[in-house]
Parts: sequence; C-alpha cells; structure tokens
Amino acid sequence: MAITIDDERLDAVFAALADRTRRDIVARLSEGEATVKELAAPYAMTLQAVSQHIGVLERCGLVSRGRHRQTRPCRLEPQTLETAVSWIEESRRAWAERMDRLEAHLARLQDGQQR
Amino acid sequence: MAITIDDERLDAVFAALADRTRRDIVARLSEGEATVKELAAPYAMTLQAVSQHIGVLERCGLVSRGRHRQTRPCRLEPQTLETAVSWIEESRRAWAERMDRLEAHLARLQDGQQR
DNA sequence: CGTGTACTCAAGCATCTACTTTATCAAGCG
DNA sequence: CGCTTGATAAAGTAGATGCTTGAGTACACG
Repeated sequence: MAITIDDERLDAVFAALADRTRRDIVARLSEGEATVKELAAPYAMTLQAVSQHIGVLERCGLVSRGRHRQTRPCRLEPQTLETAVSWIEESRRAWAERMDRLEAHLARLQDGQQR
Repeated sequence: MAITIDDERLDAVFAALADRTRRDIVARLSEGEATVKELAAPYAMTLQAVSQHIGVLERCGLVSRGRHRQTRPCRLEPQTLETAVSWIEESRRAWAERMDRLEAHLARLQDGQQR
C-alpha cells in the first residue's frame, strides 16, 4: 500500500509547486513550450532568477529543457504532476471511505432506535 | 478564469505538503481523528515539533483542531486538499487538450501528404 | 489543594530558499 | 574576427523553515 518509496520526489514536487512564480510557469507551459526568455518576460526579477526556478522544476521532473539554436525550450512533464495528484487523492479517498462507513453506522444506529 | 485569488492559500497548502512528516500526518488523519500526542508518537522529534507541524497544517486549512477534555483532537479538512488537486488538474487538462489538438493537426497533415 | 498530563508559547539556532550581482559560455550575425 | 543574444554558473545575502529547550496554561485525578 504505497510505503512512499518516492517520498523525496514528492517533497521536491510539492516544494516546487509551493512557489507562485513556479506554479505560474507550470500553468504557462501547459499552454505549450516556451524559452527561458519568454517565460521570464512577465516578471520583475532577473532572467537568472527565472532560470533558477526552471532548474527547480527540472530537478523534480515537472519540466524538461531541450536545446534549439541558442535557446533552451522548456516543456511540461505531466506525469510528474500525476504523482502529486495521486498522493493527494489517496488521502481524500481514504477519508471519503471513512465518512461513508460512519454514515452507514449512524444510519444503523438510528434504525435500531426507531424500532 | 481564476485569476488566482487564493494564490497565498495555494502557496501555504503546497508548502505544507512539501514536508514528509506533514504528509504522513495528513495520511494518518485520513484514517480518522487523532490527538497531538497520538500523532507525535511515531516520530523521533519532540511533541512541540509535531504540534508546530500541525499548526502549519491548520493555518493553511488542511486540518482543524478541536477540544475534548485536555486533548486537542485533529481532523482532516478534505476540501482544502481539493483546492490543491483542482489547481494541478487545471494544468494537466490544458496540456492534455493541447496534445489532442496537436495530434489531430498531425493526423490532418499526414492525410494531406497521402493524397 | 498539589501533582500529572496534554498541550501551547517563545526564543534560539542551523539550515534552506529566493533572490541578487558578477562572470562565463556557446550560437548566430555583422 | 569581434559583438550581441540567450542562457548557465557561482557567490553572497536577507528572510523563511524545522527543529530544540525552557516556561506557561488548562484540565483531571487523588
């Protein structure tokens, strides 16, 4: 039952998504590839800072960088997003199941009282 | 379309989930309520440290603490998990859509060549 | 009442993070 | 060739984070 082999990976993915700028970059990459310069354009910070953000996204597997002429086009790696979602869904599923059982139990109790 | 009013909330939720101990606590709370002492039991760290972790989870809305006698029972707030999932799913959905369009486009190109 | 238990508050410390500036590199252009 | 462009590398800094210890609070039990 998923003894969380990839705990470090999850640490890194959630930490990466904990930053507004990086979430923004992910959202923009979901619309298609973009170069570092293009991704940096909207922000007040330096290009280097954005490159570092992309480095964080790359190291945790959310993004990959290629090479085309003098640019490094970035693309989303959606299956890494998947690992984050599936971790969360696991907890929500367990909780929902538990609530269902509780509800059923309460219904049985009430049945007993009415008789 | 969601100009991210709750950016700070998302920052906090993802930052909270970026820690192994806190993810573990969330997972355990998905099996049911627990007191601070119970939650702290498995870890080498002090009770205070665990209480601080719960504080982080509480501040971002993932967990709520009640009062029962001298204990503070903690429970999961699953709708906050929902906000994190739905942010991620939005990006994945956009990416999947884009891939579908790309595929369709490539199919049309190939059709043209074959004729 | 005093003692124990469950917990929070507060201060201190080591480490990590999000930037910055300066320097460097590699590809294309005159 | 030298110069610009798009990018990474490295080093420094202010502020956040994860933990500790020590002290304080609220409830129960005898």
